[in-house]
Amino acid sequence: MGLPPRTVERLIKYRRLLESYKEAESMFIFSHQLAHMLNLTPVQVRRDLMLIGLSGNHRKGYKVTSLLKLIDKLIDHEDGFNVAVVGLGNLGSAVLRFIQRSNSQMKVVAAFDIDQTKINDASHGIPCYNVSKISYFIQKMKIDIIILTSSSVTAQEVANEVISAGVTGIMNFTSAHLDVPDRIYLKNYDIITSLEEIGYFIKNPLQGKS
Amino acid sequence: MGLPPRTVERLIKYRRLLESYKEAESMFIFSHQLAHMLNLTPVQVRRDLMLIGLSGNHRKGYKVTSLLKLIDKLIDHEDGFNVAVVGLGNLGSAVLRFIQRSNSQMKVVAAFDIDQTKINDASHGIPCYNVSKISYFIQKMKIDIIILTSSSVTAQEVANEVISAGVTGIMNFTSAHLDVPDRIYLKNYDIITSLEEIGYFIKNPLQGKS
DNA sequence: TAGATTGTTAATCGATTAACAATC
DNA sequence: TAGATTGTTAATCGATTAACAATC
Repeated sequence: MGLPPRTVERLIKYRRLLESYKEAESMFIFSHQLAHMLNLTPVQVRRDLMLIGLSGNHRKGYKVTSLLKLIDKLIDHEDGFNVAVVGLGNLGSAVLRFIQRSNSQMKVVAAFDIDQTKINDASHGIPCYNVSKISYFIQKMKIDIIILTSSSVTAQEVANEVISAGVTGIMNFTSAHLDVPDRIYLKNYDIITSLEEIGYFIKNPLQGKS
Repeated sequence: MGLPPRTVERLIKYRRLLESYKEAESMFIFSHQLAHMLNLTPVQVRRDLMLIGLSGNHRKGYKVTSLLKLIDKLIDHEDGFNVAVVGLGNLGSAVLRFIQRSNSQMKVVAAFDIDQTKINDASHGIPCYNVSKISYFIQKMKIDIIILTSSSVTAQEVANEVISAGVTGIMNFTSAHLDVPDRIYLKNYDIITSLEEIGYFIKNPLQGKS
């Protein structure tokens, strides 16, 4: 279909919000209600819903269950997504646990590290393999998305390897700039860079948001 | 001065990259070299440098030390930024350690939690206070930026409190949508939402990047 | 001078917002 | 019908890119 990235972002937010309201709230919702809850404009909401082909009722607004069903169909994958974490340090293992606790379609199926003590660590309920065997396990376990929390030094190397093994989605927590082909979806998630950005904008207010 | 957000992002990347090259590389760098290393276009680089008022040499390019000095002046705060983490769970404590290990201007000066066992935990080398006293400590310790890794349920409440205590920068790791005044710089860093976004784009390729 | 680069304006592109017709 | 809402096109805004003059 080809939805704009910002629309995809918002659809995910609509879903998260409405899932918790699903039972309690009325079955229908107006664009301005949804907009108000997420600090958006009603037009933005209507445009997004138009783009995914959902039509509302002029009297009652949009049917919540139809909206949720449609978003699920667009965003979710039938068998969920298989995720692996590379680098089982503090951050890697925290992110791993965080995903496991969430009730999303994201399944962490493996971790990788170079440290032998971590490789034997099964405390997360999933196996941790030696990163040298990453290509093999990506194919065997049909891993879709890699979360990089390894050292910045090896990040590009790991990225190259997982890409040639078939991974097309990477979430990069390292501060390394990764050079990847266009077809790969790369999300940079560098905490320090983001904090420095916040630093600039609190020093020089009146500017853009996240 | 008022730099565009994207320019600020890139300036931070230029700095990170050049800091490691500072000694080894020649003192001057061409826009196309910098661009190539970060998958940007030379024009983008030149435009950014123009915006910060750095002029280059037609023969040699830009002087690396001048560039770094200028970026430092724009991005850094004279005394660094004081950061506090709210919620010392796995994620909070991992993020805390991650920042401590980085060599940035960001100083984590305190943590906050509701759990009494964590409040006594000094294993991070910084005090952890009861979140009920957060306003007091924000003012006392001159905290500039709050990192929210607490439960989504209390996130808005905590945000309101830290904002009225004077904080103007928030990095939100929770999945809660936060409603904050315009003058507050809010960076949403919700891992699950981002993974779901990656999921959509690897299912439907040919689209936007991070 | 010829060639490579910087510096900057104009055109383009994507996303948001304004405006408003259509509908219940 | 009057009023509120949806649906959609046109205008605007911010950021990138194309184009090119100026310079060493």
